[in-house]
Amino acid sequence: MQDLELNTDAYLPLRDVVFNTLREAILRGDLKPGERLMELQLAAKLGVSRTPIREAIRMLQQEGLAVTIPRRGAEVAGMTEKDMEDVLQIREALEILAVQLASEKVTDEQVDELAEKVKAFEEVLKTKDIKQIAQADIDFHDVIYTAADNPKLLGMLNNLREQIYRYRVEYLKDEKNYPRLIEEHQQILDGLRRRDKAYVAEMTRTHVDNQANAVKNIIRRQE
Amino acid sequence: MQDLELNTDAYLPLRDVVFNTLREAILRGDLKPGERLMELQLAAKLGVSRTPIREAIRMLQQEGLAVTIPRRGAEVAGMTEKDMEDVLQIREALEILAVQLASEKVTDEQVDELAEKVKAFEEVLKTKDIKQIAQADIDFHDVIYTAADNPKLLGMLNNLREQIYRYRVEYLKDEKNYPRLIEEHQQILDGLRRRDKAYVAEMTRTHVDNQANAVKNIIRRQE
DNA sequence: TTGTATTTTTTTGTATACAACGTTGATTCT
DNA sequence: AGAATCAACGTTGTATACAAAAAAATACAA
Repeated sequence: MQDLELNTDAYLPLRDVVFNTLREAILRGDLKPGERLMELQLAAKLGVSRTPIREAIRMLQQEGLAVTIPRRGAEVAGMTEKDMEDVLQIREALEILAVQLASEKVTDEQVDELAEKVKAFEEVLKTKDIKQIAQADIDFHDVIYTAADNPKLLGMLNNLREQIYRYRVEYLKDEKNYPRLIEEHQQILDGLRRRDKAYVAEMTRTHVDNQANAVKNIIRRQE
Repeated sequence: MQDLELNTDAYLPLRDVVFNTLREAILRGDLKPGERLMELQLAAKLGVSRTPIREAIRMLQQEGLAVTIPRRGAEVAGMTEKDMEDVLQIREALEILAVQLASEKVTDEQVDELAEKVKAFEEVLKTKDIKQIAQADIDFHDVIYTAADNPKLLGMLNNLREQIYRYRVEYLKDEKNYPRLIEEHQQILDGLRRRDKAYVAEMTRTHVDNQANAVKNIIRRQE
């Protein structure tokens, strides 16, 4: 772990600031799986008392980003290949649900917005800036989630995305995936424009499957 | 709210004891949607300090059972019909995923176990003890979740079940649903015995759909 | 009476104190 | 040397104290 820094902009209870800070640090990889989250240490580093730290840890724990053992404290949750497979299976089911719902409810404006995101994604691929690419991909999918009009589902998909984030970044580094990614996005967009539920479901399945396989390969290579 | 009582068996941090206690109280309906969760009051009632209460509230909040507004405190989360629809859609997708996975991985022993649960469910329906009936239904589905061999999915389905629990109990009170429930359980069992993935998926869809419609009716009536 | 300022009270947010537990490493005994 | 024991330290668990904000009650003026 290195320099954590509090992001003290608007008024938020410190527990939320700490929660966000730690979550980002975990996703970014600054805090590695298995690394202990010691209250006093974190409190000193972030310049707050143990109380907000403890509450943030309880939230991270419920979010699946940390595990705590009573009387021993919390550590960053790790992920085995099996864990990741499990998450990816769930994500596939929910992504398909989201796109199906979207195909029923999407407005013309949202279709246009999605078209923009597809284009923006294509553009940003050229920059080879992984952070930006990942964000553009998130933006694309967020339009779909929003169109699905199910906030609870949106929350769950965001949570699942978090769990995968670290590995998915690796996937997005591999340029040979780019043409396929672009095509898949385009197909999903076309399907939504036609409100073709079965088609978008199938395209999304392929899209997520490809990612899932790549992520699994990456994990296997890391072990 | 009435008599909350701490369930102080094995060693668990107080935050977990409080968390369980409050969760049960919310699900049982002792704590009603919108009811404020005041730290001092709860601390006094449960005989602990504010610290474990606060941590438990953070957990409930991440679990979706409570909502907290900064500087105003937490209250029991309510559910509109739309919220419930959203949850039920997700649950359907995940139940189907679970039963499909189960159809791939279920062992003969688990099929036998499931057969037992079907029988037990049938038996317990005669007692008209709602608590027992609900538990027997949970037991049935838990065998499937376990066979699906995806702990993360199990956790999510349990959480969704929690959110629905209060209303589902009403559904289980209506005796005219019993014959259909028995038949649906039987069909899912048969499908799993044959490892017929498409069939169990379809039966589960029907099963969950029926419940979903009933629950939605109950909510509509409550409003 | 009504509306507004002011104060009082209640409640949350944060820090800190102290106790209990676990771990580690030294020390003693075999 | 190796195992067992114990002491010292570090860490978490829990309670409490104090500050700050919000809500409620009160007083006062129109």
